[in-house]
Amino acid sequence: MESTTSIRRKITLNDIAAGCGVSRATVSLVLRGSPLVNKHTRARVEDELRRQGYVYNRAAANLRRRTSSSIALVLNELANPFFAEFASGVDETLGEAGFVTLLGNTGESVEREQAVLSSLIEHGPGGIILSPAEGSDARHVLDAVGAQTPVLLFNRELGGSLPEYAHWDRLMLDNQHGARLATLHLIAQGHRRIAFYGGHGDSSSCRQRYAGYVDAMTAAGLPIAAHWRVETAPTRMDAVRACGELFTAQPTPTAAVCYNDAVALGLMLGLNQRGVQPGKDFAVTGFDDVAEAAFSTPPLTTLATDPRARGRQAAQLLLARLSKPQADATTIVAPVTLVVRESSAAPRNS
Amino acid sequence: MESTTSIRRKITLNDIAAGCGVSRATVSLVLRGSPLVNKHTRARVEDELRRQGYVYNRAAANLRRRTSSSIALVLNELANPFFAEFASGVDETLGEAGFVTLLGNTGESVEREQAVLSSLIEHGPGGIILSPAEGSDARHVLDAVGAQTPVLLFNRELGGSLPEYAHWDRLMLDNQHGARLATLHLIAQGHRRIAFYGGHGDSSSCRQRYAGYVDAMTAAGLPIAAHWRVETAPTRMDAVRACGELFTAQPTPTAAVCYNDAVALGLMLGLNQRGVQPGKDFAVTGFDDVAEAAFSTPPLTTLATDPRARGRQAAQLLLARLSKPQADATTIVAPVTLVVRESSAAPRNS
DNA sequence: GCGCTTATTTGGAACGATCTAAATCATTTA
DNA sequence: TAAATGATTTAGATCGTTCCAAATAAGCGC
Repeated sequence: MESTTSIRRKITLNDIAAGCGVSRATVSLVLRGSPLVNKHTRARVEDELRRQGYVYNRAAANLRRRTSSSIALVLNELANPFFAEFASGVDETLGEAGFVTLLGNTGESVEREQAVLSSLIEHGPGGIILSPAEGSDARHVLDAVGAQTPVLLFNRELGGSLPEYAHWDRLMLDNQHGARLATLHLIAQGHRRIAFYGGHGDSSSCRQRYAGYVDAMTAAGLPIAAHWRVETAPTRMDAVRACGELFTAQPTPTAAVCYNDAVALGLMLGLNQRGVQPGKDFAVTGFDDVAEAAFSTPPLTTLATDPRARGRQAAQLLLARLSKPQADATTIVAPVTLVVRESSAAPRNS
Repeated sequence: MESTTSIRRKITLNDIAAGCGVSRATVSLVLRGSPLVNKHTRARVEDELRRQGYVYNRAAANLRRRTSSSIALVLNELANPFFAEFASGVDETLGEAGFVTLLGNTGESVEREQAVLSSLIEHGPGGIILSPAEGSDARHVLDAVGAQTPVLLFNRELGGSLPEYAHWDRLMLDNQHGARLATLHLIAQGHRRIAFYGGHGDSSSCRQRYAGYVDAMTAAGLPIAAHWRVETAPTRMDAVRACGELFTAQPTPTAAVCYNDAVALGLMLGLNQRGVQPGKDFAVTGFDDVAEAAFSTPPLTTLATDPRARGRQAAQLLLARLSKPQADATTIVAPVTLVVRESSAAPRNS
């Protein structure tokens, strides 16, 4: 089966110009829809563009214009549905604005984050949306991206502090308030011995959520036992494993505020394995409201964050920054709303 | 709070060259690690690179060299965990090979697919990994991407047929065989009246899975009632809604092979709502083995596809194509494996 | 038919890298 | 010491676009 397909050169402005007896500059004007060019010439050029199957070379244009038409999106865990939704929100808004998304996934590794950022920055993105890996700090990020490219931090703070760091925009979730809401809800349900389950202390979002929990407990005059704080990786798997730790000492809790939905779902599974019925014998709340939360057994009480909307918002914030590079840095704390389902019923003996 | 930060120009090869009294060409050689340049000059240049904080402009290099260092990844539904995992596999392998991923999400819309492809192609990706939207056809895709850029089709076939289309590589799942395995498993469990639940007839993967189901039923000499084929959108939500349709006529099925996990999870929910216990009164199988499948109640029998590994494989196939543009088109059908869990127990009365 | 204004078109230098072929420098060899 | 060899370095064109300033064409009043 022999193919006679010749390897066609790429069609450039010169080819079009030559093809319809006009200058390269004129074709360029047509492409950009300039009102300067004569209606008749425009038509001729447009025909020729179609005829030769021209495709615009945005890289060349960007080089000349010293602009960028891409934004880097660097996530600590793309495979997590929360971030997948976030990413699709980002891509949607960027696409509408004529930008393209450069994707980078770090898998919670600080080294990979550094490598990914250095690689992406060479492609000259107009800005970066970054959800940092656990333990990432400001100095590393700044070294990799330089001071020129605007950064929007999502979801987590960076460790360390630098003067430049203060100039970065942030979009955070209202972690502290959310955890407080969840805790207050459990208290209102009649619970008194409430644990805080899952997550790592070196993630800023986890610390904030824990703080919200402590706030609510303290305000209600409730004591907190040391073994009610169980740390796990923020995954379902590890949450299943660590379930027993809640019951190693007296007094045992009757409810737990969980770091996020993955952990909460894992905890419920672990409880089931121990013969404890979540939602009946033990109340559980999550954080994120992933799609699965509404469908688990029992359905999970959690804090809705609307990751897709956050993605759109992050993109908008960064685009705003691009159009006003000198504006003051903004920090937005997105509200979260409590969604009450059946996993957070009143305690048995009340 | 006044800032004295001056808007620094970007540092270029010329700046480095001037900064250490050497020519632009030499600096370029240093950057690319050429053995031609003298050890001593190399050191001087490298110091200067660091000192000025130089960052490589890959776009300019690509323009001159007529190469590309990016690959476009266009997905029909990024928010679906299956594709999110796939994407992270793709990104991982591309990153290792020094490529960057240009992301595009079409949300199952053919128009958006067209728009996304046209936009991405202007950034000059070296190739495209495409999981087509439902109802997308070869003509549209070809119009958008042209004949120059290699395409790797993942997961679905395109409608229509064109000579060029035959030259595209494909990575498909073994849908037909997978559905056959699931059906045979249910038959082996003692089921005789088995439905095929969910998905749309205009998706090629759905047609293939249905064919596998028919194969197995026919081979076993089992009849198929018309109302045992229920079409739904491939989402949990719609699967819940349509559940009743399985029971509108006699004889009612005792089991269902579902189009995918989302549909299967939805069906189980719908069954619960009708007082039918999935895994006890009614057997269900899924397809994909999303993370959730192992944790649902009951855990879901399904076909594991390892989306992350598929992502890596897709990236490898496309990279192979880039290095051998003239090689024959390859079609790979990735195997799927049956994972038996508790949702597919034997029928009650057997 | 001439100057004038307004519309349209255009050549050539950028943008920041790489490539080619040729220049320069350092060493040997005759 | 001159020519030859090999090791380094470099000037200048180039990739495909946009910008600028200047050229050309067209329309108009007198």
